[in-house]
Amino acid sequence: MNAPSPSPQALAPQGKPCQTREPINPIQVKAACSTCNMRELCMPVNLSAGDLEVLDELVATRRKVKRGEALYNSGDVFTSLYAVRTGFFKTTVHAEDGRDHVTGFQMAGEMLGLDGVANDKHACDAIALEDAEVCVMPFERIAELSMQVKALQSHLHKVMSREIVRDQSIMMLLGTMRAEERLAAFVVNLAQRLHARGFSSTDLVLRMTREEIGSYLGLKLETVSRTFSKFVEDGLIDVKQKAIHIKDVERLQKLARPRD
Amino acid sequence: MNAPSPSPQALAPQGKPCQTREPINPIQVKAACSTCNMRELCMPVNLSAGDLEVLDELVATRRKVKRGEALYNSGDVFTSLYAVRTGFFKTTVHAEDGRDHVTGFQMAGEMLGLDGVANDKHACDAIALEDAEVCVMPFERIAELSMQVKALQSHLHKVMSREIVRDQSIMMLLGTMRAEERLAAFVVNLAQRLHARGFSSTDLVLRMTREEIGSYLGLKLETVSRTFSKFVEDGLIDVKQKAIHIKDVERLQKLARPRD
DNA sequence: TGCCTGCGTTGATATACATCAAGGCTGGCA
DNA sequence: TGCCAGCCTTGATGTATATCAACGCAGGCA
Repeated sequence: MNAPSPSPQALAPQGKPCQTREPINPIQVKAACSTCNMRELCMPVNLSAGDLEVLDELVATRRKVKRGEALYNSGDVFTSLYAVRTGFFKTTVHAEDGRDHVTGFQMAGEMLGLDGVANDKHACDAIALEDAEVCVMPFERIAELSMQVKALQSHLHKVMSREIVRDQSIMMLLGTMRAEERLAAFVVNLAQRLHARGFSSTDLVLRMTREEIGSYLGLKLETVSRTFSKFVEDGLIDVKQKAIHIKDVERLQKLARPRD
Repeated sequence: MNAPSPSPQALAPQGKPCQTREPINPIQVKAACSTCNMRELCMPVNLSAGDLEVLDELVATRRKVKRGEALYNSGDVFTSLYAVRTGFFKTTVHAEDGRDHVTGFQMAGEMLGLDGVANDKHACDAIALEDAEVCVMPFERIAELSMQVKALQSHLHKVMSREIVRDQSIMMLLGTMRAEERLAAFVVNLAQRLHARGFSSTDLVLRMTREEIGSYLGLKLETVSRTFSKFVEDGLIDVKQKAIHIKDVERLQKLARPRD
């Protein structure tokens, strides 16, 4: 199995000037999901015009989150799912002793907040790694609409299941792969997801530090750094600070899916 | 954060003599969810009598799975979720190169199959570690009913989200904890879940091998064995093959949630 | 402009865990 | 009853990664 597969995609991106349920920074916007250019990333496909109109009700507001700020913290009351419109997030879980662990990175079109459904409280922090904007989708509204619109119900189920499948492949990565394999899988996965969003598939800019990568991959930052250096020596990639250029996709992918 | 938290609970256990959609070993049964003694483990609470009756439609059949056999395999077409009635399962994901990895152990009242929703194909194997019986719940039927019964919809969402939260804590375990901490967390978690099912909280019988434990925890079987031995030396537990007796719950829990 | 701070790199060393290997239980089956 | 195979334990050794430490670079701010 490959390492981190693409994160689950969001339910609906763009917002509409509905009421304001969100406490912080509620931004009133004009655009509706039906006209959003990220729609194919986060909405069910093949919706009827009628359904589509209904779904414009999904997004209550948009919300801006500055770099370093939390969209939500562990323990916060859960009210909404969030679709990333712009920017980049990490999610982290915490041990009682203070150690924490990065469980994922989310980019445009991906969803945040699913962890909160279980206990009506968020189970992790979602922190913006750069200035970001999200669509706020009150979960109660999603639940109501998905009792009416079958396609939405199905989409929600798939988004949640995809997250479960993604988590399983991360467990496999953490449980069985070596440092080089993990980092290769990480880079390949990031490149794929960025490519799906219209960016270069060979050049990417990391939004996170070596330490955050290490936490995500179960490695120390020094190991991440050394492994990047080794990839450079081996001619797999070029690294210039946060900028990565992939020189040999094939070998990198092979590393990420060892011995196949 | 603590290590593996209790697995998500199933949607509905016991079955009813409805039609037979399952290919293998369809067992016709009398009992309905409404009278099942595991109901509180896997059904929404506070259902009206009417709702409860509707929910008896959930379970199409029961199915017996012999020790060592698969309830489903990776790649199989997804049709149903399964609630474990009796017995014990493991789920495993596979790398292309043949390495595999245990992603979880499921006991009575817990749910299997959520991984299949994403792509209408199962993403892992579910293997019985002892003779087992499951309730078969066709997912299409769950989806239909959850458009009518709010409590069921909500319960399904929570079950899926709980699985996501559980996976996050396993990631943290695999990413940040040492061998002793992992194994302690594993034992404590198993004991808790068994206790919730009416078994002793201090005596348990492992249904899986050291190798399977190791795979789950990202360790080699020798390490699992040595770590058990160390726990015995330290007076934390007694081990007699698969039988574990917990002598010092408190210290074991402390190990599982280090430095708090 | 220049300083400071956070981040990244690299080297030396330590260590937790893996690997290799041998032998001992235990339970199923002839 | 006795044998065999799978599972488990334990020891000796190897190695990937962590840890400790020093230094360099780049960006933000005075």
